[in-house]
Amino acid sequence: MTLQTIADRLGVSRATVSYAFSRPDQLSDGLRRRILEVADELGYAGPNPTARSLRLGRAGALGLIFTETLAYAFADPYAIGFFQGLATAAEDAGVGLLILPHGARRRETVKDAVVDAFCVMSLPDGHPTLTEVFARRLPVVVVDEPYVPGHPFLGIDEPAAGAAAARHVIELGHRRLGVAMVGLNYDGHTGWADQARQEGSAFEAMRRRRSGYQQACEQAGIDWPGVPFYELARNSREAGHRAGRALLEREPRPTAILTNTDVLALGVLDAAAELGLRVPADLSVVGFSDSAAEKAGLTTIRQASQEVGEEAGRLLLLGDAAKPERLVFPHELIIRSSTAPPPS
Amino acid sequence: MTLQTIADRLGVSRATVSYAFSRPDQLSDGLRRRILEVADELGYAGPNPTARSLRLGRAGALGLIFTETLAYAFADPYAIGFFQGLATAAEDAGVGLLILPHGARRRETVKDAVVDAFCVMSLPDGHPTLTEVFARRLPVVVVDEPYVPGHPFLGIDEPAAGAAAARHVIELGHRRLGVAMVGLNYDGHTGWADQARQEGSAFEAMRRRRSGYQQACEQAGIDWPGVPFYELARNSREAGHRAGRALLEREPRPTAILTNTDVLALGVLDAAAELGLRVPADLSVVGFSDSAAEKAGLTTIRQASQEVGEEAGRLLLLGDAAKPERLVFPHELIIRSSTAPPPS
DNA sequence: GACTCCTCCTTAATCAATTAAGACCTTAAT
DNA sequence: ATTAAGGTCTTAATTGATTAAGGAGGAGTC
Repeated sequence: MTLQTIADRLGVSRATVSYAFSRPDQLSDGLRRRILEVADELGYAGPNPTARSLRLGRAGALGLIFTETLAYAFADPYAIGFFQGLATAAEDAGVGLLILPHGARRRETVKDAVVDAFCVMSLPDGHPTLTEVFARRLPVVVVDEPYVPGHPFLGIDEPAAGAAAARHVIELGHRRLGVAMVGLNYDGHTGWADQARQEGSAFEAMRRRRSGYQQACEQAGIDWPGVPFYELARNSREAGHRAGRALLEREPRPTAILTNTDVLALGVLDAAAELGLRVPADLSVVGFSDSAAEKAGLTTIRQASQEVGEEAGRLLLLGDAAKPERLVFPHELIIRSSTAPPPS
Repeated sequence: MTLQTIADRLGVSRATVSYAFSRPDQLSDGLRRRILEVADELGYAGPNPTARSLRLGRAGALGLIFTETLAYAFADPYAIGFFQGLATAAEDAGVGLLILPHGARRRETVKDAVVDAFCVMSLPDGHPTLTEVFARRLPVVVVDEPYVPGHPFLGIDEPAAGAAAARHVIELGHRRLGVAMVGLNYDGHTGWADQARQEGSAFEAMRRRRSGYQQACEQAGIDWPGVPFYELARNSREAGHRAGRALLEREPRPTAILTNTDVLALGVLDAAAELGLRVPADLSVVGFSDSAAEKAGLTTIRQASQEVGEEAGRLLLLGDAAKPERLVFPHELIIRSSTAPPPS
């Protein structure tokens, strides 16, 4: 059932039928009505979108590539915020959002994606999917990581944001810090991470965020290698709880814990409560992203996930127009009630 | 830059180049290597996916149509669970998931979506988007609402689930119930809903869920029109809080409140705490979906959102094979610590 | 009457691939 | 030497649309 079917039925040309659907001004009203009538009668579904896409040279969709499986992506409030922003931009432009799986199994999805542009979020350095995305020679923006010179990048100043979090507790007087981070590596490791693991992370944003912690500590004369560092494989409250237990059972007990995500920080709060520690009197906790921090009164670094998403969408929908290469979004230390000077 | 460009460069036919990419066995190794080399050299991005789609007659994507704007959809844990399930199914099949906006502005997105099938979730009765979806004559499954005879439908037995929730508190001895529901209408109304508004809802699933409440009440001899019924326009904890305040400030005060979603129930708990009411000693609260209930110890009706998503994906990827018309998923009353016999 | 100008429709090129069928050239078998 | 079989590549039809350019006919103007 194509345009031709209807054209044949009415004894007109295929072009005429096409005009009936897409350019009413090119046709007499009577004929147009008759064409639409016959189309309806025959159950014609309208011009084939794939064929239109081919002819018009536009797909009407943005491709989105997330870290890991989608299931994990949607467990993270920060990712959801970003996604909402991107969806808003797509909605405004009337284009769809094609969510692409990119597991190990199916490599063809990137190659076969009918999209006008790609948005890539949080891929490890040198991930093969990134190569495939660039091979498509479509507009691409990368969010958070990895930064690829020559391609638009959106994200915050990670070292500065990390340093701001660390400096905050240091300035409150803390000297015994602990760190819990997720998303450094993807070997599923949960436990203490030595310097090599920390610096060898394939995830640029997290690596840089961590380097901000380190820098602030070193500037304050705190021995960084002596700061206990717990690594998590999953971003969940339970994971945070586990890290919290591990860190808080050490001797001497840290008086401040820095975390990588708000969700993790909530888990640390759970662990503190379990051990009978009062926050912030006995322990200070800092989250990250301000995605799930407000209700719990968590001190955190706010980053505007929705705006990043919207801006990413806007840039992609610009087509081939010149794009800024690095768009650094602001971050902000939000001080709530989970941080205070250390116990004396 | 097409297959032809490369063919011309090498003096071979376009077909040969196509085979080099998609059917290596049809070509000598040497020529194939040369072709891929030249393609690489020229920066050819690989066979155009749109053209492939057209020729092969498959889009490699599933279209997903949600209620309202995406921003709201992703604020609802139940919707996210469903989405994860659908994404898993798509991932397994190596197809993408095309999220379609369907605001008032852009009607073309459904018509223009390059997809093999549609999944529609929670649309009000007679929504124009539904007509457009069916006009595409592609496989469609509808989730939750509205049930359209002749098309596959996935969801729970809403009246039974609603009745189970109501019967639970009734059997505990409660006689003074209150109800808070979201998603009945889309006129933005927040406030008391009379019988006409309740029954006139355009959202079939919610209408039927409510009818389950009513039926259980009537069976127990409780005067349904006398049950205070508060309607919300948005599914948020704040909305639930507002409904909770309204319901709990009535005289006589209800001893049990039934809600439409877990998120709403959490808000009711907030309101109860504010008023100094102990749950479950002074007040029983029942949620719905078991999407955000566990942490708060909420009694709720569990429905398997992820499985529904996976099953929806599986059905859609079946192609034109025969599909069951109505797939009713189980629901289960999960009793936690938010319900107990009423105060004596 | 000749000219121009519209309106309405058709012709045909184009978008970028896939693939069955056929042509041509080597080998191998009889 | 002839035939069959295989391997390798080409031909050409096909997928389903869009749209610039052109032609036919009627209306309006001088």
